[in-house]
Amino acid sequence: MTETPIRNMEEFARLSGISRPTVSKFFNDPDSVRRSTREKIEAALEKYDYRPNIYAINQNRKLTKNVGIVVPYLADPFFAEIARYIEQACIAAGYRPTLFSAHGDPALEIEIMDNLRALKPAGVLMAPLGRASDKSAIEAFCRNVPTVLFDSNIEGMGEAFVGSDNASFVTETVEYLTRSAEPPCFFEMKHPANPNANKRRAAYLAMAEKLGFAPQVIQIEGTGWGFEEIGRQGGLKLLEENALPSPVILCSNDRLAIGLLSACYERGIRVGREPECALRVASHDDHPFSRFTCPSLTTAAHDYAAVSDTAVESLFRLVEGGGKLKERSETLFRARLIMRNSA
Amino acid sequence: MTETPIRNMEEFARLSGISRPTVSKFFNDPDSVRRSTREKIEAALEKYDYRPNIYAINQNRKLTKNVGIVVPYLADPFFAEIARYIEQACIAAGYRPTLFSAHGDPALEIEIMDNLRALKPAGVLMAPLGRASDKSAIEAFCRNVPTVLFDSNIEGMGEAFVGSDNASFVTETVEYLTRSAEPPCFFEMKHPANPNANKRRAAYLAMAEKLGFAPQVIQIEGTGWGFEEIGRQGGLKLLEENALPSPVILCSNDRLAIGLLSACYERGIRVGREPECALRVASHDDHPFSRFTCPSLTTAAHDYAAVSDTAVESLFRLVEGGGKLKERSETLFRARLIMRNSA
DNA sequence: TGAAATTCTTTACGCGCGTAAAAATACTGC
DNA sequence: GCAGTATTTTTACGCGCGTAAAGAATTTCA
Repeated sequence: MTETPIRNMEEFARLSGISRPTVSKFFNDPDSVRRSTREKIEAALEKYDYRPNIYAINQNRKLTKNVGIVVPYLADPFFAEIARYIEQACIAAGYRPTLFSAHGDPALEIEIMDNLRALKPAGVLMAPLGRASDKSAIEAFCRNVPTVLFDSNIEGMGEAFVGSDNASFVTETVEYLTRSAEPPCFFEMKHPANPNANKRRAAYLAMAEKLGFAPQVIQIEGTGWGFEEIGRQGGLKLLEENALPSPVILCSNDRLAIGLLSACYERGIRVGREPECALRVASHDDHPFSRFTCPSLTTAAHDYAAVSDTAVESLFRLVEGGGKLKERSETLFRARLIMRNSA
Repeated sequence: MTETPIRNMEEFARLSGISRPTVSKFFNDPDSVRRSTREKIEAALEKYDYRPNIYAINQNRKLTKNVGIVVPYLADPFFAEIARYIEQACIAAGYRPTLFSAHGDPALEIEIMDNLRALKPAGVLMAPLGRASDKSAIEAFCRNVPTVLFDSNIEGMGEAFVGSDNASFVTETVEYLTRSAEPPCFFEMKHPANPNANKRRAAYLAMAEKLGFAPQVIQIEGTGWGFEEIGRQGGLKLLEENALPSPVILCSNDRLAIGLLSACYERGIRVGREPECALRVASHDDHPFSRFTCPSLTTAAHDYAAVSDTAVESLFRLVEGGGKLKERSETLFRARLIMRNSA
């Protein structure tokens, strides 16, 4: 690795003894050149440390190798984790992922799409904010940029959706709670940020019907993405008013449950499976922190890896197919029950 | 907003009735053209929706408007939060931030620096992994790219460092614990990932000397960035062996404390200020989840906003000064004690 | 109103690379 | 050693924009 700063491909080509167009061909696909030339170039690469100018490349290719990853709220470790999986899958496929977070703000989500358009990405993997998203902005974006939605579905938008089967989450937990204790009530936000919440409520109601118990839905106030605080405040209020219809509570998601558990703790109410416990709490998502709550949280887990891998695969099929699929597909992965101590 | 896709600046210039070089000038600084021409261009902008090709721009400018933000571990909401602050500050200053996470992996950190070099950013804000970082790689990087380190300092690298005054964190907590209860022992990882941990230990030892108590440092096993799990395992082991030298525990950071609290809960050991509690636990960082632990965590808070704003300011001063400062500066912000229920 | 100072237009080149076409060269199997 | 094929070289253009220089137009202000 000599300390010779190389200006451009022309210069590098000369130093490696290969013509520039061939070197260009090499960088687009090392296997597209003869073995002997590839080796010459690779030898020069060892020696001189050169990388093609990414801006010149992207300007001239019709399609960049960029992939946008958009999540609604990166301060939620769930999204940080899934973004990590997706990032790795993109890199492995030879693409350059760039991560964006809307930070819970619809205006920022629109701005991200604007910036993304300028990046001319080969494709975008997007978990939209959901209820707060500007649907028409997303629709317009998806018409221009090959997009696969994940985690949170918006009917008809994007070329595909990959996420978790919300119904299966609720089926698992309700079934388990009913079997091991008694039918749960359902604890959720009155105006959930995310459409998954609605599917979960619907699944809860369906399970009540199927198992023959009277459903009890508790809808707490609060807006935004500070779910823990919302769950906590809602929990404190319920406990204060003694308004819990059942000692078994199923939270719509783990972050609400984390807040609820902290409220219970503060009020001195024990949660868990033991006889001396007044409440049982279960939830959905298998949030990275759910194993460290007090008590540890019984929950239904996403298949992070399957969702990420499938979303990325779908995107690359889409990209290689020219950006359009014959038909919008929806892929859902089932939940896995994680039994811990809270229920 | 007519549906006329505009190909390039030439075309847009013609449609707006202004010459291309002037339009170019406008996009570089709207105030550099006469008011009347600016208004013409802005009117055309309303009508035709055009944005200069970012790749062509970056290819031709010596300096891009890109800013890299590198954090060691994005699944830690602390870094997600600070990244959010920094992002906003960059956007406000007219730059284009891009977020990268090393995900706790030194190899990835190096790869990020490689990619960052290709992006030719105006500057980089970097919170290095710390102990695991390849120091020489970072040093080489900092020589080529104007870099401001934040959160985690590496002696002499980057043009400036902005972070928190670790000593003040420990001073605050030790002082408080000693005053309200008794001198704490110090709970940390034997091989901490981050150099801040060493500063905190040193400050603890100094405080012990100053206040005249015998320091007790507990160093638990475990490597990597899964601090909660490490804290939990360490806590379980300590409790099992009854090896706690003091009923007052000061954790090096909140994530360890979260793990420790979960261990205590699991073992039925009450933590808090009330007389019936066997332990008190305090910590440092004011992690976003620390208010939802059971009990809520008494901790010392970073001044997120000050750290982010100052880091960004430093970077822009650096960039505008041509990428070099006369002298490497270190700016530290004091901690603020957050009293909650755990101690 | 006129001259000086601004600002704009015109023209032209360069950035680093993708890519096409034709010619030259290197391999392959027989 | 040959024809036939695969690969490389040579040459050349284009991508969209930054930017420099010279002259034309506009504004400013005495």
